[in-house]
Amino acid sequence: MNALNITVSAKLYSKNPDETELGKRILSKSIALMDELGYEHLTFKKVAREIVSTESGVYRYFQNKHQLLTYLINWYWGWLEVKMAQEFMLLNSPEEKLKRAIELLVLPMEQDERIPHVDERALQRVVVAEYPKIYLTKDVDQENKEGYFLGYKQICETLSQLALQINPDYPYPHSLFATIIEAAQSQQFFAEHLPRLSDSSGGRKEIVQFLIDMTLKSLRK
Amino acid sequence: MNALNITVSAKLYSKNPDETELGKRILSKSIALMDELGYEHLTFKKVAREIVSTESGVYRYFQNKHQLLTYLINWYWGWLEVKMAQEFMLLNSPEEKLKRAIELLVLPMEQDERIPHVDERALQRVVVAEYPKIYLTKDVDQENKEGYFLGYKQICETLSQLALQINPDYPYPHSLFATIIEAAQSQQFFAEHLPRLSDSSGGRKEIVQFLIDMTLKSLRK
DNA sequence: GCAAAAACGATAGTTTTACTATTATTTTTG
DNA sequence: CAAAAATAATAGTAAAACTATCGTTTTTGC
Repeated sequence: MNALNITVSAKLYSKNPDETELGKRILSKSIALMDELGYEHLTFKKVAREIVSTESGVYRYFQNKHQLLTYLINWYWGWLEVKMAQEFMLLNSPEEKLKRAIELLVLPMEQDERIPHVDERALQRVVVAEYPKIYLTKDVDQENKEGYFLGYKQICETLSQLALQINPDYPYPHSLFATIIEAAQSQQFFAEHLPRLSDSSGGRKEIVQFLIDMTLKSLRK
Repeated sequence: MNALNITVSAKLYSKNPDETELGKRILSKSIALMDELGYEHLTFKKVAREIVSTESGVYRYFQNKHQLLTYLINWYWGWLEVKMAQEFMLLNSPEEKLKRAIELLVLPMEQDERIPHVDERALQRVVVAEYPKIYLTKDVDQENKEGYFLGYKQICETLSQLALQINPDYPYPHSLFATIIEAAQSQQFFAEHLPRLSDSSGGRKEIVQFLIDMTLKSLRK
């Protein structure tokens, strides 16, 4: 009745964390710690303390901190994809669907009770604060081959297809949604920390309006 | 006759690197090393070896690696700002200026012979590969107060003012250009490493076209 | 031209991080 | 219930990111 499972590429863990109690504790506590300390200050030792286990316990699930972050971010994209699919069923026009997708990207979400070990709001904050770090490395090509970025690419593809329903001749659908998805994150960050790089005074609705405006205008002929 | 000086906030170094030979060697070699190894794998020890000096020599100029990267990226924005100002003098309409600005953001630039210790093309690659790392930290608010991001904010402001000349009623000029500047970097990265997140097949001209299209359409009424 | 100051080079040492390895104990499962 | 798997506990290593000290060279202000 409550089996909602987000699938993440098996290359993103040594042992699947959502199949065991310890694994779920690792996910739950790393999200909280990453949110609190940031990626740079998170260590497996600190995670181990939180889950009341040991460093080697964490290493059994994830090879390193970078893989853990990549897992979490892919989980988030997978979860958003599910959310979008659900909501799209209630909507008719591709335009409405795009608008709703942008809202889902930016607006704070409610806790999904079916997945008690993941705090989606904290995870969203982690994504906003850390997302480019998973691909801005010298290993990006190798990791790309291993499926480290499938979640991002998948959601970009879904939205591109919607865009082409509005304007089949638009030549830059992937660039557009890679840009919109990135801006959805960075504008949240800027509104809070570097307000001169945004016109939002902290309200996420203004960011949504900006992104919808940019998207729909770009798709005009 | 050839004094072109890019000013960077004094908070971004302990001792001004472009006032001494050793300082210039640090800049020159860190750009090359950062380009080659990436931020994560660069160490002051490696820089010291390259400049034929010692670790403490580097520490005398920069407190740490993060400050060094921030310096380099601010230097780049300052330099671009100068370039833009030069080129804008030859152009009349704000539209032409915006187009040229986007070209400068994306197209490879030629080496500036007046500044032999900075390889601008390598620096541009460093910016593309590393730029969000300077603000995606837990210290962002403190560092923002100290002027760590002035270069980025300045260029965003300049372009926003141009945009308002085209459409004085456009409500999101800062968000727009923060997004365009970010997309200018990330689309270069995606075109090379994650092509499903771009519609460019590696050519930078296509990225320029995409960004100009997005900008001008956004500014329509 | 020289004394004081600043910069530089050389070396050593500390703390923390990011792992790796080993082994004993507990839990799971066929 | 025996074998296998998972976990806990502990120890240890290599490198990174500094910090400190000190003698030597270079610069500079008078």
